[in-house]
Parts: sequence; C-alpha cells; structure tokens
Amino acid sequence: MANLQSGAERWYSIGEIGRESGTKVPTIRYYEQIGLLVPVGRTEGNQRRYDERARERLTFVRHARALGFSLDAVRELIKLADHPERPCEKADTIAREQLEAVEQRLETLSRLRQELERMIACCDGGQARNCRILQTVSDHRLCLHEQHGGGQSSDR
Amino acid sequence: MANLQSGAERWYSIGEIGRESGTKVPTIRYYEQIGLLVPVGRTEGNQRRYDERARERLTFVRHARALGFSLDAVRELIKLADHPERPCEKADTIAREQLEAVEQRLETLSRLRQELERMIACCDGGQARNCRILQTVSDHRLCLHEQHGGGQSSDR
DNA sequence: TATAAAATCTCTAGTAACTAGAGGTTCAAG
DNA sequence: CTTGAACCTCTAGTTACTAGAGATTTTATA
Repeated sequence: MANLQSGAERWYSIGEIGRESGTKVPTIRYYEQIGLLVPVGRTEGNQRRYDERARERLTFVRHARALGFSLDAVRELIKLADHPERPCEKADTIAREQLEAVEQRLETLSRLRQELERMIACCDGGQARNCRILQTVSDHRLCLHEQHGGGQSSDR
Repeated sequence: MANLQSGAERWYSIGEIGRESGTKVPTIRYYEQIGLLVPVGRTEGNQRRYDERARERLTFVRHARALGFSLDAVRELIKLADHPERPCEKADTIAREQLEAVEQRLETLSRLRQELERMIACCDGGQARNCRILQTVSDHRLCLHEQHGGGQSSDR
C-alpha cells in the first residue's frame, strides 16, 4: 500500500490483467486466496493494483494451466522460477510426469473415440429397443476394448 | 422390503456388486442418493440387497461412465433404456456430442503432448535460470501453438 | 451359542479448480 | 456531481466422487 500513484511504474486493475491473460476476475482472486499469487498493493479504496511483475506471474500461471499442469505443479514451477540458481531437475520431473499423464489420457480417449464411432455407426435411428448405442452401454461384451474403465478413473 | 429371503432370486450385498463392477461402495450409495440408481430393498437390519436387475443397472452406469458420459448423460441413457418403444434419436445425439467432446480433447491433448515433449527435450538439466521448461512456461511466445488455453477450459 | 471380525449403515466434510451471486463500495467519465 | 461500470468480500454451488467417524448388523469361527 505504498506509493501507488508516485513513480514511473504502470499499474493495472484486476479487470485489465484478467482481460489480457484470458482469466476471469474471480479466478485471479481465487489464485491469490490459495496463495498461488502473492497479494498485491491496494488503492486507498481497497482495490488491487498489479505491476509488471505480478502480471507476468499471472501469465505464467495461466500458461502452465493451459499446458495441463495442476495447481500444485504450478506451485512447484513457480518456486523454481523464483530460484534461478537451483538445478531444474524438479521442473524436468514435473514436465515428464505431465507428459506421461497426457499420453495416458490420449490413449484412453482414442479408444473411447473408436468405441463411440462404432456405436454411432451401428445405431439405425429406430426404437430404443434395438438401439446399438444403448445395447453397447448395457453390455460390456459388445465393446471392442476391455481397457476403458475396468479400474476407476482411467480417464478423468 | 418384501420377501428378502423367500423365493428363488439371488440377492447381492452392496460390497458384492461393488467388487463385481469395480465400483467403490460409497460410490454406489452416492448414485442412489442422487437418484441414478433406484433405492433397493433392505434386510431387517437395514442393509441394501440388490437383485439381478439392480446389478445390471449399476453395470450400465459404470460402463457409460467409462465411455466418458457425464452423470446427466447417463441419466438420459437410462431413461431411454427404460422405454424401449421410444425412438432412440436422443441416444444418438448424446453419443455424438460425447464423440465430439472426445475429439476436441484429443486434439488439445496431442498439441500439449507435442509442446511438453519439446520442452523436455530442450531442458539441459542445469540451473533453473536456463531451464527451457520454465522459460517456455514463462513466455507463451516460445510455444509452437497459440491454441492451447487462449480462452478458458479448452481442456478440462 | 458366544464372540469377534468384517461389512454395513448414516452423516458430514473434503477434493480440484473454479464459477456465480448477493449486497455493498469505489473509480472514471461526462 | 452524478451515474454506471468495475471493484470489494463472503458464501455457496459445480462434478463426481472419496474419506472418515461412530454406530449397527452380518457372518464366520470356536
């Protein structure tokens, strides 16, 4: 809450950085609340004002999220970005884990796609009684693959 | 709450149908609570007992979930399966929507995979300062694709 | 038949990652 | 100086479960 009007630095409102980064305003407040973004200075009327650094931090978070990293992973990545002298094995590990998860999901989904395509192709649009889609859902044996499901949360 | 011991029908406990269908017991109770499964009869000691039909219903639900349908979609599919005389357009629509969602996710994910692979390949394992992974997350311009993220919830 | 272990019951609360709304205040333009 | 957009806090809702507490029932064994 220091010099919010003096100095040469440019300040941004929460709405501005939201628009810029494609983030809804409540989401930004949420990130602050869970400690992902450091609280920024306020105006006398209690409104948040962001500087360049805070803006970049939000961009970092959003981009990491867009890459599919969990908020916990993002937290780790931020920690690393804040300590440039540390080795970056951790970032490597996180990225590799993310890659593996993505590959896993890709596999599951492409099996699902195949299954859905087949179901749809076989549906003749008649009575529900004869609907291939409903039959397939009813009877797992009509499936091409055993793999989807079986255990829980193979997809998410 | 009728004849739970008389008659020829076989009854199953919640644990049994859970094991069979790969569903955790609380999940089954949850499905009942939200009205996805019809409440079944109970023993004198208030424990649930499932018959063949109830067992199949759970299988249906689990399989539909494994195919990626939302609980709401499953609800619709159940309604249809319960009315075999109706036309099955609705099932077709639901399945097509699901297929489209799956294809969408596949696309996003394969872009992500590419991005992650590139990030990881470029990381030299040195200081965080020079880490390609962190740099890429910091600066969207280092990305191959603009598409991932941009708006919100492209993946989910 | 007695007892102990396993399974079940209800209820509440927690998870991830936001999103929406109520009710009130502040900022910027005209 | 007024008005309307943007902001504030706080609570609760979303999806699809999952976990735990504390009590009761069922089942298997001695």
